[in-house]
Amino acid sequence: MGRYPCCKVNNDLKKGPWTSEEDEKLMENIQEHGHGNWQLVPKRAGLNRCGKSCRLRWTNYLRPDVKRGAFSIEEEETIINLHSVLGNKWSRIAAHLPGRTDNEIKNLWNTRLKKKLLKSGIDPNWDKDFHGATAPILAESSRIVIHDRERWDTPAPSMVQCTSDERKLQ
DNA sequence: AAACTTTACAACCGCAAGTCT
DNA sequence: AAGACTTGCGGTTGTAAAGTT
Repeated sequence: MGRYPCCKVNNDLKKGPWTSEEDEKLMENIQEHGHGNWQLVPKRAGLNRCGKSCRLRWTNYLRPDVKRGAFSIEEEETIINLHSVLGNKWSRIAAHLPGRTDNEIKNLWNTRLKKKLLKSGIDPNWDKDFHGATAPILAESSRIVIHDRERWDTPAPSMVQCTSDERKLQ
């Protein structure tokens, strides 16, 4: 399988934060032509960026349906539950949260939710050790019914991580 | 007020899988 | 069938902003 070469091959391509002019060019171009082939997007838009960088900027920031701003408690609870079922499948978790991107959710998890769970006495890395066994515990604690039970096939071992009070999320 | 630390988030990198020729 | 190319994903990093000493 081939690797995605653009950034490596052409070292002249710009990296780092996007300027408002670049955003504008990318927005205008995609709204006019659609993205189609991402390799062509920067050329067409007159941007000195690789296609990968353009795609990321569009999907995580510029897309009109991206919801900006803080996550609600409900959204956080949904993420915690979905993560207990799906693990680090950020794109699949994002699919359940309209307007939220996988990158945003991943960031939220790594910076805040993980610590929140640890504080509550729950190991956020449960899936590495227990193959999904904590899913019902987490689901119970945040009061959200999860219909996607694909990871729950494994029978739960007898495992009590903490009391129900400790389990309550902040 | 300055220096240092922590937090939050945008963006990059490498890999794997899908598609095309 | 095989290799080249493209896309999407997840891990990680860089850094600005906020908080603390």
